[in-house]
Amino acid sequence: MTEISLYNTLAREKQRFEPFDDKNVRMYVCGPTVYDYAHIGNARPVVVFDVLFRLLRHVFGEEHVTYARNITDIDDKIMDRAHNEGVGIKTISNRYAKVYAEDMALMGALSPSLTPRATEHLPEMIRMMQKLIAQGNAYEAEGHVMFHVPSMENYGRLSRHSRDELVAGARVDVAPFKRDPADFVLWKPSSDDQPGWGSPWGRGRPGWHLECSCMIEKHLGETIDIHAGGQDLIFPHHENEIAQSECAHGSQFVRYWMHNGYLTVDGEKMSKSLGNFHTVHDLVQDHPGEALRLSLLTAHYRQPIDFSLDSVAEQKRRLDRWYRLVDGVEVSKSVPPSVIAALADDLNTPKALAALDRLAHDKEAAELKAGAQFLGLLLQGTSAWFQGEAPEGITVGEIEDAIEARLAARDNKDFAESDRIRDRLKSFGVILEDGPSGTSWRKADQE
RNA sequence: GGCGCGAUGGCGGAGUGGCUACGCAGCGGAUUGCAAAUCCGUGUACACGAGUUCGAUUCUCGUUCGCGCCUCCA
Repeated sequence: MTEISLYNTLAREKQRFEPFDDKNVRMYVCGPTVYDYAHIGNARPVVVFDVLFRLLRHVFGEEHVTYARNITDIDDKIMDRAHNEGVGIKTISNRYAKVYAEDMALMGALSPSLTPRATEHLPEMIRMMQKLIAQGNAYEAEGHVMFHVPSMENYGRLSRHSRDELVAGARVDVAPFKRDPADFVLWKPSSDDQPGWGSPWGRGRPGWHLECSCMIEKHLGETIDIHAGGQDLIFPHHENEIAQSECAHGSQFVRYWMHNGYLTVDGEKMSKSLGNFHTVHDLVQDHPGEALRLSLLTAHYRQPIDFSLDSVAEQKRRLDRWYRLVDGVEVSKSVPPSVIAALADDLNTPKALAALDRLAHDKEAAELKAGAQFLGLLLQGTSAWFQGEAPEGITVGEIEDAIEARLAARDNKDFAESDRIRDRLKSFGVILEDGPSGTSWRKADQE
């Protein structure tokens, strides 16, 4: 069996991956809060951990891997949006959850095995809070339920923050009802006009750390193999998940923690005011999902990555070359070992891509196709990739007629006419290529 | 202040104690009516300073610069 090694944030080192039960490998990735379109940075963990999902299924068998990615459908940002639009939170969360699923599919991500929603797990959350209160790990205060951080001996293991350091920082919000400045919210009260659920502590709603602990407990169990997300989630989100789950269960929560690096755009943090804010929804209008996916895989997942439209265009050209090579080729039955080996080494996607380039260079088209498809690439037919739908202002029939007319002109050595036709097609964004088997056309690249 | 990450050729980006990464772009050539595509060829790269070593881009220490997190955030 292929040996997988993964960098475990908890240990701060690469470790051999040994699942708790190799017939039931369990992974969980923190999913979106559905209050708006996902941006390209949100897509990074989706794509890189999709590659992990594929690798685990390859090594352990599809039926032995369960991947859960949640939908956070209760949150103050969703409430704000719903309030502004004068609709219920379900309208907002359903709308953006649907778009999210569509956009991530266009990015080539497989659907997770499970996509649990926070609002469907209120009973589990209440039960976990009751247990934590009974054990002295949590307490009620003014309609809130707070987790009491000093009640957990080794709080801060993942982020390597000590409680003292946290308290020393002036940015800790010290609400008067907190017993300790580091305590965090499990449950907070809702006013009459806010969404809320009944609980032993009054009508309210959950804090955002609790849902992940409860959904994991319900769908994957008390101990799971892999929990992943963006680096920014290490603290406080994942730290607090550990606190909740390990105190509630008295057992190890997660065996391997994985965190992807941040994404910048044109060297700067993405922001609407800088004009470098890219939603996936917008990007997939103008760029092939595979080129977007590939550009996210060019860097190792733990490294920071700088996203730009130039890099998307560059990866589009790389895919062009591969697509030309695999035209009409039947995919190999087995995934190239060089690709698997690279991915098994802590998801080294740049190395896997180099292996694909090697196969392309060696004209191993069937192998290239198998390796690329394993990574969620080269999934279309070659003509669909290059032509897609006809460009604006011209039909496929007209393009084909023009190609015929140009061939006739060339046969007559009327190159002026031939070039005129080619230039005219070019003005519609249609590029001609004269190959040994005749003339073919493709759409010009963006920009 | 605390915790952590990084600095590789024009650009992107792996990796290694001594041996070509790879891709994109560029340049030269083949091919082509001309192009495009393709093929061949083409790069005194590893922030700086010490140290360890027969040998360091790779290990150690320091310096400089950049970045992330420290209860909204993938």
